[in-house]
Amino acid sequence: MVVHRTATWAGYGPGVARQSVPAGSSAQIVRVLADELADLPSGTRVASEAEVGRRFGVGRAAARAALGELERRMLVSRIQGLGTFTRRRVDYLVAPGRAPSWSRTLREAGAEPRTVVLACDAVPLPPDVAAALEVPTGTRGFRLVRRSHIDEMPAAWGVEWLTADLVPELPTALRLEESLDTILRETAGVRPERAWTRASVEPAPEEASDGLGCRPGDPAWLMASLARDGAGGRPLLSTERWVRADAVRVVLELGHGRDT
Amino acid sequence: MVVHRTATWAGYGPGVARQSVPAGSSAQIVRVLADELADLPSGTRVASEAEVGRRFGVGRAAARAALGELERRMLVSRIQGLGTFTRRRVDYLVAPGRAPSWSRTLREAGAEPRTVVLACDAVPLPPDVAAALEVPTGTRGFRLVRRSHIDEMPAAWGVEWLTADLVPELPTALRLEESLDTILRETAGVRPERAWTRASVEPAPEEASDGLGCRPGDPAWLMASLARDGAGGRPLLSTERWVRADAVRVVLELGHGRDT
DNA sequence: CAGTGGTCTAGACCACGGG
DNA sequence: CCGTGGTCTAGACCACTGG
Repeated sequence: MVVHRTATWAGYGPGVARQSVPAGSSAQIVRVLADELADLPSGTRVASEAEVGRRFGVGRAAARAALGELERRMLVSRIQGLGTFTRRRVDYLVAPGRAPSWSRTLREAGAEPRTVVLACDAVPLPPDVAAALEVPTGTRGFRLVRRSHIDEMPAAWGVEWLTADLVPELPTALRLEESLDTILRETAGVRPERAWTRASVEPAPEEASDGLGCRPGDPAWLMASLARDGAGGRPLLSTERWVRADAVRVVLELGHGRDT
Repeated sequence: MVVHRTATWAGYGPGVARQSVPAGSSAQIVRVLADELADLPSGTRVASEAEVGRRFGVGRAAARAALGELERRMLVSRIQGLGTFTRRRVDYLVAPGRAPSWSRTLREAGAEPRTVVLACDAVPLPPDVAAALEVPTGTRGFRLVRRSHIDEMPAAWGVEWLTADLVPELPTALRLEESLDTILRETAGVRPERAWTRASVEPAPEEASDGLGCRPGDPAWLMASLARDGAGGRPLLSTERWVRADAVRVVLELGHGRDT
């Protein structure tokens, strides 16, 4: 058995500070509450700051720090005037072969999706979008702004673009059917498939945090994607969406032995 | 021009609380400091809590809240006993065609990578690893624990597995060459390529936050991946690494017109 | 209205790092 | 030693929610 350890181990490597674990009482409280929360169903009310303070014999600041830490770990949501509630994160797997439908993906995960149309404007497509959709700049299309909810909580928000010829009566269609995927399949007679997706995590800018109903700076996924008709067919839909990291556990998968 | 707005817009959709933007003075301070920080080079010292308090005429709590918010937005790092410093995030693009080498990717981004070996043990491969590497359970291999730094700050930590026959003298080789990719190419004569990768963001568990030198619960990428020799050749390396989200802006790209 | 979380002050002690 | 950030108390006011 060979063991090899570098000399820099003790001091945590080259010139790096060892961040001390908070040893205060709130760290203990976090542990206790996190354990208790683990078993509760989503949406369950959690003790308030005052209750936590009384129970553990600490002031409000310490109780508040503990609950804030639970929120940072995405175990609870805190709503002013209402209280603190357990929260679950829904898994959202993004992989080359998977269908790009939000509602279907979430329903498979056992959640209740719901999408609200904030705007649906017929406009000439701007250059970057037109290029992605492979049509001339200025082609008429729809600019769609929607917010999606999971269990009635906002989870995603963003802009989607598609050419107008696909579904000329899109605003009407959206009144009858929430799923854009379904509308495209049944009205436009196409089969949307994920062509490419680009994803990362960023602190939500104000624009996004407004749409997501969260605070600016909260971690959120920024996902851009393009859907095509069938395998490599014409581009159908260009999307740029923000997804709350505390609502959805996005998992991205590249390759599967299939890629280079 | 068609405009369509849902009736639920005003109240923020179905039963959803509008989270108020913190209107206090610390929000103003955050804006001012964030603007000033934007131009500074990475590692620059930022005003301390006391200085911020004096400058803006607020108590320490408000000043501290502002600096804490900047840290949450990954604009600064705060180190006890040292101070608050600007920090940059290095871009790390993960895409089907890209090479899986950490050091090369970071050098291309203009950063100075450095990897420290924490452990390099010759062990029989456990079942799950053996299955991924497509060898019988118990095949002799190396269990490698390493931490990678960017500009001397810990950024990634995790376990890597490979069969022992590839580089029998791995501990020695690692003393001479940091890059596992280079060792595999030059000593084992193989061409490691990314076969698949799975990535998500999680609050770092204690195990990971210890290795990353951050606090438990800080957002971190969990990336598992398998490298193969050439295009679809034999499996070489199975990896599970944690990457600090405040150090690396991981961007994942699926497809490119090439996928289904 | 009472209860919740969001913000803030003033003051304190501690752990840590550097001179 | 001093200055840094990390934690905590006690108390205050505010914004928001529900009944």
